[in-house]
Amino acid sequence: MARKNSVKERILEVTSRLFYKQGFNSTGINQIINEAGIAIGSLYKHFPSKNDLLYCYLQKQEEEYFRNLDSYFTNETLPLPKLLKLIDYRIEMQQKADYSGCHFVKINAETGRQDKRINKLVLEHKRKQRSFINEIITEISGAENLLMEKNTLANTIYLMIEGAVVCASINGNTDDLKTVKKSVINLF
Amino acid sequence: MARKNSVKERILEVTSRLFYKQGFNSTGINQIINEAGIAIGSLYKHFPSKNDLLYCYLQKQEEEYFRNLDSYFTNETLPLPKLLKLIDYRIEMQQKADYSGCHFVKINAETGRQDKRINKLVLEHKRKQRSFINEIITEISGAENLLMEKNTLANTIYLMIEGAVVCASINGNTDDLKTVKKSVINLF
DNA sequence: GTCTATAAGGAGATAGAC
DNA sequence: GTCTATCTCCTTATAGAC
Repeated sequence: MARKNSVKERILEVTSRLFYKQGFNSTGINQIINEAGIAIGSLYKHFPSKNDLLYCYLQKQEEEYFRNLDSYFTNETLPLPKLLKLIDYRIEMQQKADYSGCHFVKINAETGRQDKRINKLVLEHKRKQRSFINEIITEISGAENLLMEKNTLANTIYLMIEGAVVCASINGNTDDLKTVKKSVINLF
Repeated sequence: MARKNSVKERILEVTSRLFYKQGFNSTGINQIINEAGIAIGSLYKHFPSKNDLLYCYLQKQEEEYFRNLDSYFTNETLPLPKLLKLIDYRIEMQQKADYSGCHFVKINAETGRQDKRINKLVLEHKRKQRSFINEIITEISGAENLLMEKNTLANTIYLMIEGAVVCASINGNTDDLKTVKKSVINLF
């Protein structure tokens, strides 16, 4: 029977939307199956527990984040334009309706470091984001003109973006991400 | 009857610890009254609902944050030492057992902008933190030597700290706050 | 895959006796 | 202030019929 979306995909889509919008603890199994239009038996067949659902949700976000980022980068080759493009990517994410910050930071705020399996996914996602910036900074030539060590510069930019995304989720606008763009330009 | 702590104070202390450690949604009324050693009637006499408890918890954190910050600042008069002292304050907070990030960011991650009364407290706290840095930067003399506008510089430093605190809560260490110190020194 | 029934427990909140 | 009882509702999860 040909279908647009499999049951499993539908579950994950609805789960992603609800976990993100309402939080993990505030989202119930019943709401998920109602909005996905599936039976509770089907849900537990695909995901043995609500925690498994959380795990798969984060895996999905991880995969989507870097897939979309890749397709967002077209022809930039120089470090500064690359960095600005990365910030634009975050601005564009923020401008989507109902965007309210990084999925991983939100889950971390709710579940902390209690569940090691979840915490590992969060740590890995953040490590990758940081490496992405580090690699761009490494490509800078004429490092003798820089204000600080390359590693410090990369972390500085990473932390600014991280802070700006948190502020965006609190304030509901992209003002701080635009400040980061200005700041990064001044740092070069 | 002379007592060290009033019932209301005890409720708020236990609530603060549990909301922070476990999250708002994961903490039940019953756990609060058990750990505080009080009766459920007493709780609802002082706090008509769990949301009132959340509101008072954040008010308490707001008050404590700036009171402790004031007592942390002793004789610094120059902008750079002041900024480094501010970062040291955050490092010291992070080094406390079970510190896991900013109370307000955590609550924001859980409740979002749904409850306007709560969101207002979060916004106000963050506005104050930002103003604190802005005022320090304003005192800088010889602004013509700065890399960027004072306002951009202040926001840059604020965002770095915000990002480093989020990372501290994820990674469980103060490495990024120390990077911020290095970075701030380089910016002057 | 669907449906319904149900277990077993926890949630927030209220009322009344002492 | 204490205690216990209770209401109503929701939670995750399981089982079985179709």
